[in-house]
Amino acid sequence: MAELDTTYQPNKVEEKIYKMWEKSGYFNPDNLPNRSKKTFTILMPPPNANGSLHLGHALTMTIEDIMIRYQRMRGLKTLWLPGADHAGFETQVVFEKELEKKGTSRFEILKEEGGREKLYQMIWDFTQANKLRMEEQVKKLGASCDWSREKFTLDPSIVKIVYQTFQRMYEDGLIYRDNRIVNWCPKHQTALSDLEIDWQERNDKLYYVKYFLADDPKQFITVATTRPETIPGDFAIAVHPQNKQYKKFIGKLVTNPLIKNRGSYGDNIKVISDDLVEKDFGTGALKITPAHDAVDFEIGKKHQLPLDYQIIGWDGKMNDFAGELKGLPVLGARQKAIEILEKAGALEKTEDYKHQVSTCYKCKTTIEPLPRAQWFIKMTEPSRSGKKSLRDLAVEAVKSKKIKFVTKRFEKVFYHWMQNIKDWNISRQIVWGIPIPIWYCSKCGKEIVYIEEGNPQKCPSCGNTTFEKEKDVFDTWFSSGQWPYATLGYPESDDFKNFYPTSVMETGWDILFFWVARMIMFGLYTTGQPPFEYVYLHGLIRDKDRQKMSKSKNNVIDPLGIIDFYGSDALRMSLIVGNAPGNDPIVSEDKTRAYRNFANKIWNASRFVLMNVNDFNPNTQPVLSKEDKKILKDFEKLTVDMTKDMEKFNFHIAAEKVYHYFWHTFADKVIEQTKPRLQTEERPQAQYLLLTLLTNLLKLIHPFMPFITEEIYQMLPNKSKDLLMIENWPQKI
RNA sequence: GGGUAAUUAGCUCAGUUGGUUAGAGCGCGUCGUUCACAUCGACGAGGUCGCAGGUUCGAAUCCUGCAUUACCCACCA
Repeated sequence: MAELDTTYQPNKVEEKIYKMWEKSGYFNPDNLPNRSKKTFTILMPPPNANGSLHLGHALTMTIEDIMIRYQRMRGLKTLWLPGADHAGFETQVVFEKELEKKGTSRFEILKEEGGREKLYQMIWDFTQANKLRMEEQVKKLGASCDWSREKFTLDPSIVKIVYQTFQRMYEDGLIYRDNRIVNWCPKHQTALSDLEIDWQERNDKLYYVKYFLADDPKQFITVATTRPETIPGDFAIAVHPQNKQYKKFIGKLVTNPLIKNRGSYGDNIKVISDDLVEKDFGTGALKITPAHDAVDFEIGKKHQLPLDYQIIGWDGKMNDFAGELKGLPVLGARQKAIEILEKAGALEKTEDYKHQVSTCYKCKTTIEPLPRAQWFIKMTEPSRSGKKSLRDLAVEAVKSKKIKFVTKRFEKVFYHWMQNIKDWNISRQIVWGIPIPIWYCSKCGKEIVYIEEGNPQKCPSCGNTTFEKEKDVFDTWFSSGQWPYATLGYPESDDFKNFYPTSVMETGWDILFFWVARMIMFGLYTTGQPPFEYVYLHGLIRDKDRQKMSKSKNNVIDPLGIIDFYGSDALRMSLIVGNAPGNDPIVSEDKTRAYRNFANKIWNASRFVLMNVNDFNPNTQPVLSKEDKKILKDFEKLTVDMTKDMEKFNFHIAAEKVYHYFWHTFADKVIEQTKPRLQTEERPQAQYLLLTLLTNLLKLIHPFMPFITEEIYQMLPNKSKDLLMIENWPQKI
């Protein structure tokens, strides 16, 4: 045996070992020898191809690799399918920041000839470079995933399936286009889904504005508003039908205090009654600005008010219809509006007011609710073909335990969200994404779903042959929501037949609604089966101040830096031990150092064993003493315990147990007791004991610390497989 | 307004269905270098398990209430 370093040096080992694994082909389930028919499948949550991996990814990779390696050793046909996500809006935001640094913006590029295509290509190149780097990072973490099946959300095979789903849902009446108030980010100039807005508390003012009766300017009705700048877009004052105070005003006209000459829209506005108005808030009277508030839009629709009178532009500035406020940004317009109202004697009073304001979850710009035609998916209505609503399909699958949450509490969170779910806006006004496969007939305006190459030939409605393509792209979750069956090649491929439904969906709890819930709905709708059996949601890694790691907070820790210094195995262990599923762990370098020390302990204990078994014949089985048998019996108990923990997804407990056993039983006691015996005629017994325990400990530790265990396994005189990776998980010795 | 959790050693956290002296890492104290490992070993200090009740032979663990904290959801302008 060659001389071994007295300290373990992961840098010398990890890359070599990973290459060895890759070369073996065993990451691919088709190459695994002696498999049971049972499969175990995990789809790697595809990292966003817009940066590099952070510790959260490292946690994901570690947990999933533990499951995959464990099940592989249990003899299952294991598939771990890697991928990457184009991550539409998120990536565009990151890329726009890059452009900003260069002193330009997406709007500048879009102005150029062919700008849209150019910008798309730029972002494409950006993601491809990121994707390559991320793959290297995933490998450094030791992930035993099947690279031959890797997918990208923009792969033609994926897009094809995404389009087929769109078409199916459209024809089944679940997808529709509608003009309604959407969450508009004026900075990014796209609509966002309800999940992509962030509520922030603001200290604002509540302005009490008088609206005078048109035919009797001595009388007025007072309205409380936080947004006086939207008054030029008012088309009604609404009061609750049971509000006696205002009964006499209902049906009367009041003058708009901020605008004149709205042309055919008219300047006077009507007092109406609607039970959406709260009697006890403010003055009990609500100004109705249909184009700038979702509730107002609803009320406006009911009362046939103009819904399209927009006074704030897509850039967040007051437009030509805003009268004197024209050209001002919203906040400036608010000031100006107050001045005008005050001068006109229409401002009754001003109060301090604390409330929640919706902002863009990326840039924190205040969301401007604006009306726009968008594509939606129905969440709570049955489909035309009679399928239950997407919501009901999903809820029932969880209720009936077809899908089980490993961390029970997220099941409740899931139900709660599902109960309140609304239709999902899937259109985004950005470049980076999968185009919505819709064409509009340029003559009659009919929508045509066309999912083949090129464009439709003839309008089925009017026979016209020219069309305009929908410019919007899909919300990125529309494609990633179909990940389970799309990556497996629904509906024809063998992979789909073999590996769907998958076994475990393991991801962070922060994307329970964004991703997990949507995969459940899509999966059930499209395939009739749940996309996975278990949902395992891990926590979010926090820094010392309990803050979530993010690039904008500049508190991201690069896992590669840690790996270079302490080794991948040490990082993996430090992410697992003491971290109960679903809890948000706080990272600490101390912890990683502790498991680096453990790696070293494994190394040196193994070195001791290897140094003392040169003359041992692994084929003999010496007669063991009572004490020896007891030690083996105790070890067996460990394997049984650990197996139970692994089955229950309690990896943190299993890891701690084997850590404790290795250090404080195997190294501290067994090895120490063996030392004198190695000098006597009991040497073969001692050798047998040491080698047996070490071999089996390596197996138990392998899912957690794959590199060092594989490296040592390769030196064992009694190894029975070419790789530890495909050894059998110990049951009995 | 609704919901989900957390509260255990100086710090960061485990504690699986209630069961003997409540654990880990780091930190701290004393001692120890040839003999696998100083990225180590031996020994040790340190906790009324947030508070108050209850169930039980027995509670960190189950129930009720309270306090504090965190997060999520939500169209009161």
